[in-house]
Amino acid sequence: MNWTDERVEKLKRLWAEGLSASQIAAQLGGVSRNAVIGKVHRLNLPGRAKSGGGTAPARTPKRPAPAPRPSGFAARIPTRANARPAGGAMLKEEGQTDVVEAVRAVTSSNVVIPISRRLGLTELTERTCKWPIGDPMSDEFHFCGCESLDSSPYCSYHAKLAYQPVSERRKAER
DNA sequence: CCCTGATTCGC
DNA sequence: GCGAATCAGG
Repeated sequence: MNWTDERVEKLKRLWAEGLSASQIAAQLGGVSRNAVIGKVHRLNLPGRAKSGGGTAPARTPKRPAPAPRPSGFAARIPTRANARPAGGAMLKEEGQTDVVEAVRAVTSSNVVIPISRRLGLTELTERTCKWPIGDPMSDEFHFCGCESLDSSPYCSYHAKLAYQPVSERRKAER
């Protein structure tokens, strides 16, 4: 992705708004958070001096001659890249009436409805609830975004809505 | 382990 | 200039 003027402007704006690099990368799309951070530095934008959470105050620039690099050989162990093309379309016709029923059943129970984080499609990670909220055609559309447990695509609340056996559902309705 | 930003350096 | 790899910290 090229850093067009518009993308750079958006980067500046979002960075100024205090969004994290990864979130900015998600909104821009096609770039990693590292790219965003690198660009921020290159633009001489003010870093996050010392915010309460997650900022490195000031590191001692140490450069201990990492390792002799024989030409043509990389002696490094790649930990893990962070790139995920997002699950793609996940909305389907899934018996909307059933969902409505389930919602009614669960909400009438003692389940606490989670507070939505109103995440955009690109901001979803592997551990955020991907339950869609609102009309996909509307700009109000977003995702639950709550913490999903045990690698489930949904949070505890929406998991109950998503995976309800008929028997369970009947029981819940009673 | 999850995340954050910071820095280095090969491209 | 770009950004992955790496580092350092919460």
